[in-house]
Amino acid sequence: MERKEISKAVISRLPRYYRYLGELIEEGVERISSNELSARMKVTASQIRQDLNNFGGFGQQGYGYNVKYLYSEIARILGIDQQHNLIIIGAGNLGQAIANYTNFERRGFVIKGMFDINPKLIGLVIRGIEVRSVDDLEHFIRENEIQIAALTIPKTKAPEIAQRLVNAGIKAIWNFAHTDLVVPEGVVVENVHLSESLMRLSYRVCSMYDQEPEKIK
Amino acid sequence: MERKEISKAVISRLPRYYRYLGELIEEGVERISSNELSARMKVTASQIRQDLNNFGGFGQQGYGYNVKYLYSEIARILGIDQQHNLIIIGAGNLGQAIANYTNFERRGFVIKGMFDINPKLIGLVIRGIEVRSVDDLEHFIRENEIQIAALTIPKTKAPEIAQRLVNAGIKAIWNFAHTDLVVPEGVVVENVHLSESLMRLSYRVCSMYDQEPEKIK
DNA sequence: TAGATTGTTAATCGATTAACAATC
DNA sequence: TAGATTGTTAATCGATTAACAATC
Repeated sequence: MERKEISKAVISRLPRYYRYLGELIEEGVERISSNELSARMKVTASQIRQDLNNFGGFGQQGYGYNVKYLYSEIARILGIDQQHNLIIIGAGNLGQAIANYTNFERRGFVIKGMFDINPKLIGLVIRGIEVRSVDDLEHFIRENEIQIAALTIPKTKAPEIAQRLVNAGIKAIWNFAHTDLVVPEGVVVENVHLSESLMRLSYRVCSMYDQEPEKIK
Repeated sequence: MERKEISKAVISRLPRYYRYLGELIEEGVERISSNELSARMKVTASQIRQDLNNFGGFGQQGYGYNVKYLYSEIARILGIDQQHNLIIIGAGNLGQAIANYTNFERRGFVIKGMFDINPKLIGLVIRGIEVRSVDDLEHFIRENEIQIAALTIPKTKAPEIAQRLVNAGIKAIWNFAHTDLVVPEGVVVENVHLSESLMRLSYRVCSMYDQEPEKIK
């Protein structure tokens, strides 16, 4: 696998391609051209071809792309053909929501355990996943070959836990805490900042009604 | 307010500026230069000045930016100085997580109600917010001047509910369902696709370990 | 073979960074 | 006034789109 300098913009589009290809498979579509896919996804055909060609030639001139093949290739590129062991730190509503989302498991993300500091939550079992004390964190990570930790705890606790995760050898943190984590090179942080998403939404609502009153019917 | 053609990239950075400015206020910092802020946020000072100047000159030569003033101006730009009435559709874990997150209310987002089709959940009260039947959706939106709907339901139900929301006059949908909603111009959709976020994380983990084994200690 | 559609190069567009005059 | 730092223009960089030769 010769992955070199693929831009962030390209990567962030891959999961969406993957989703549309999955839908096409469900519909029984065997092949698709960049033009047809472009019409469905509302992106340019040129972009689709450019994006895919970062990783190799998956299509065939005069034919288009084989849907199943492209689907499996994107899965491989994204690394979701492999199993990733995951833990959730913070067993509140958000942590439980993630634990209950079975689709992750279909993509190779296996939730091995949950952690909390609240004694009322420790011992709870959600979809077969036990909530443990954060005291057991390091031991559990090493014993179960955990690669990814979802961090669904308040921002005040996040930096300390992040440091412990890094020390225990975690490879990636899926960060839902409203703060920027500082981690060494080689550790991946993927942020999901819900409050920032909601503010962007707010901006777009307000700017629409400020700026272009004529556009609203 | 003369908002013209501000790029999406700029908008998506505003909430982060806002967060850092909030932290500076808490620390008692009164003024800050683009250079100091740049060091904290790990972005270029040039970008900070360019971004802010899209909305007007908030700084002062030789002085920098007044933290409190800039904070309040960004709040105004984002529209979080105003109240936004919000409902949550889908009272599962994710919907409850949002309902329980009190910080949204501090930013002007007031959760007026929750909706579900599950009879076991209807009638439940979460942080003072009642879960209602989806049958009451349209009536409730009109009676309570609801602008924003958070959609935390499975993707199969999402398009139908989105259509009802649009018909009822909603201005924005905060979409957590794993599908792209089709709405008329004038209605804002802000997507939070958790599974796509997790795939991006997966890519970054895999590419790091494929590509640059020498970088890992 | 003729038609279709990719892979890929070139052109355009937009966003980021650098530089510096304006000015507090 | 001198020093600092913005606001803004110009230069660079990167990403998207267009075009078309290669080829199935």
